[in-house]
Amino acid sequence: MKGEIVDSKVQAGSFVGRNREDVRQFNLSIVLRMLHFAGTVSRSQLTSASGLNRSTISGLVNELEDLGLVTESMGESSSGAGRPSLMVSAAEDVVAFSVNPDVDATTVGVVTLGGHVITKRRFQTRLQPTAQEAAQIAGRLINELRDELAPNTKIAGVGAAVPGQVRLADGVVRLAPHLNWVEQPFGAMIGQLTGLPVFLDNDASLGCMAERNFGVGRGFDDVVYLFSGSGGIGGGAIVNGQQLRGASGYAGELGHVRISDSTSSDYSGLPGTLESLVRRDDLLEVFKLDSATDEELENEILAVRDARSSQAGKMLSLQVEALALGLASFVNIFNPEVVIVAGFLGAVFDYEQHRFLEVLKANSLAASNERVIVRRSGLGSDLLMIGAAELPFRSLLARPSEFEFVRAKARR
Amino acid sequence: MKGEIVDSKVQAGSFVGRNREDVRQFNLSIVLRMLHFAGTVSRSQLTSASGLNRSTISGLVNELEDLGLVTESMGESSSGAGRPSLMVSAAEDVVAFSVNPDVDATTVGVVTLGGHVITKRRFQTRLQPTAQEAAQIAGRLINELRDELAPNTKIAGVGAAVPGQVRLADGVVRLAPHLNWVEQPFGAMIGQLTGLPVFLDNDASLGCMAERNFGVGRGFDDVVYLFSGSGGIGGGAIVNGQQLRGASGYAGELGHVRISDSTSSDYSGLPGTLESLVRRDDLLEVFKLDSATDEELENEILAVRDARSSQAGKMLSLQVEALALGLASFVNIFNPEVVIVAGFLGAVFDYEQHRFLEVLKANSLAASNERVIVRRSGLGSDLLMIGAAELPFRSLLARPSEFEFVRAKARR
DNA sequence: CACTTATGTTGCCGTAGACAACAAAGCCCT
DNA sequence: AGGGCTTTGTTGTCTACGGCAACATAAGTG
Repeated sequence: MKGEIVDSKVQAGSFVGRNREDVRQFNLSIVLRMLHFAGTVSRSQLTSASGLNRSTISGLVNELEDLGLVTESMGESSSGAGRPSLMVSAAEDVVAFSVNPDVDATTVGVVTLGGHVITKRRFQTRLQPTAQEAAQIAGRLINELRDELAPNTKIAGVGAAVPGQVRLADGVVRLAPHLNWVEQPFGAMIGQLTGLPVFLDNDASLGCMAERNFGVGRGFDDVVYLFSGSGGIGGGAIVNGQQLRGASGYAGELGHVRISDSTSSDYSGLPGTLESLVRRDDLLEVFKLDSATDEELENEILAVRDARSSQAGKMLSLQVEALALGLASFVNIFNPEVVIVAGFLGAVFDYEQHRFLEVLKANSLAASNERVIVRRSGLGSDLLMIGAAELPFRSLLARPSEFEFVRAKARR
Repeated sequence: MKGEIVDSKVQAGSFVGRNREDVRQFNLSIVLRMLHFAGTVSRSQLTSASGLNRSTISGLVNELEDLGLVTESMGESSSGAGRPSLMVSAAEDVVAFSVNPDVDATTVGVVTLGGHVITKRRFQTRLQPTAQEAAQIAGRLINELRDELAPNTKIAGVGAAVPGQVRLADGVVRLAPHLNWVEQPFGAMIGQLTGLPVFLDNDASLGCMAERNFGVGRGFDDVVYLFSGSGGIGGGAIVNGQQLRGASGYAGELGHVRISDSTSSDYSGLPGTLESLVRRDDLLEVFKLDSATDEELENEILAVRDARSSQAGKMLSLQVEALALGLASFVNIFNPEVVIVAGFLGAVFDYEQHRFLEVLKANSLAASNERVIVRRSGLGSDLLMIGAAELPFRSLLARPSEFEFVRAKARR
């Protein structure tokens, strides 16, 4: 049996060997991944980036073209002498569906292999949906959008970004506190309604990956990501170029890291954590707002900065400090190249950038903080769509020629 | 140029292709790694664990034998019917030197590819050595031990476990607080004195890897490790089966993670951190000791537990709580399968295991803490020797047939 | 309009893993 | 003791795929 572990001592790591077939799949994957991340790359660029031979790249691209994953075109060229290189692009008729259930709405998107969000449909709900309700909404939207796709469009699957803890082993939502979901097989529900393969992961973790692959974290192999939504603070990290997932998939809960002796609890009941000290609700309260988009909240925050309102200013200063203290710990732990703040945390960071960076510096080791960059999230509202779509695409990218697509129905 | 990144958009991850040669090296590496971790494995076990064909394993083992990395023998067999399988072992005449400079002594060891520490030599110093002094001690010991090796013994190189921050890019010790080293090219110094390739890394990080590969963390892909020496608390982590290193190599500074508003500082001047609250010196003080080995300290601690001495007991309870709070954060961040405590932390953990686990549970998310195991370190004093030797072995294991050994001098 | 340069294409080669057939070496049962 | 049975090592053949070199192609260059 392939990969069976016989001796209990031979456990650390994987000891599965490789063969020719693996090489082929890997090289196909390399090429397709470059196209996935960059959209369009010339064949000569593929050659020099991969280190493979021209003829090998030619063969790989041809196979990917036969698989319908890639299109070739004569680039309008120009750059320098020599025969112009053919431009290779990720096929635009390979798509994945993204799903993002949240307290006030469930959103479904269609994302191409080239990384473009071509449709996004949001279905508002008055109350937080149950898993069944959210799955039904998602299933309906997916089936609608699917019928609108060009005939024969290749569908890689469905990825869902869930604001909660997703168990890696079986894709069940173990706990989504503010949706009030416990042990909900959300993925299986959507799978049943759509007949598509469904993948789940935590929203912040996917946001992190999206920023790293397509946003302000592009090109970095060590990233810390902090994201605040309506339901508290989530986090994610890229370690050695790989998503931090943990043994069961629950890793990256950076909002629940303790930074203070304060007894105020966060949404999961833990005291003194980052999430307990940097609360969106606290800001809404000082601004006397019932609800607000992140943009509205940011405008309020920046107004305070200019006006120096004492009440709100004090709250914001506390949050700046708490955020910086938390990130200081993460800098010590991960020694990242870049720290990305998303959601209203970006506005909090901008409120007092200078002091923020001072506190961060004073509470982390010089070696680790001296080169770290703090950035605000760049992908905006498409973030989770792109992140979630990475899940089905990831399994396509792993073994391109063995992947089995589902086709969009031909339009009637 | 192989692996050159052409397009700035094609940055995330590596896009280097593979060829036949890579497959061969990888499979050789697979086999050798199994032997490295397990010492001796039968050929049939190699076959089933790797998923490769019998004949392929045969060829790989033969090549490794020709390279002198492996020995084959008729196992005394027994298990079941069928022709008995040949036993393959890591060659015992392939060794690496380990170096561990510390405040009171510099230790050098000889470790075989099979993971055995065959010699260990400790040179005590009255004061903390400068980097030059420590390098000279290490160089002398290495050259001595080298002359004592059997002629033609193959030397993979030198690995050093340094109690401080080691810059990944050039192997320079950026800061070792309690050795008082700043920007010391410790590796290059030893290299000059011995003519051997030298690799450096942080001691706790190497301890973590050693426990994971050979100790109580064996078989786990997500490990958190906390180690306390005379110079404070260091940490390490295994994420996805890989060592956590960070962008510059400074990751894993788990002792400097903030858990409290306390203003007491740690050895790096950061307030409220785990290291500032769990101090060996504080324990020595309440026990009225000038110095003590970890064993002596543990005996004192266990005596207190039985006698319920109030003064020391209070201190220990505080430390138990702080340690548990810190680990709770790490559990939330990493969702590890196992947490390993080493040094006197093991004794602190054992002092009040029950309360420790309660605090840990109360301050971490249920999803992440429900399956986590806390273990005491198992490798004892050989820990750092084994960990440091992994560094040169790692580069041998990466491309076995291309590695260039240095030979031990023939004995005169 | 030749010359240079860079790239795509094609055919050939070498190699390493898979596979199958056979040999070898131990159990197990009568 | 000896003949299955079972598992493993060995050997020769096959195949697929990346490297390579020669040639074709399509620009730029003077």
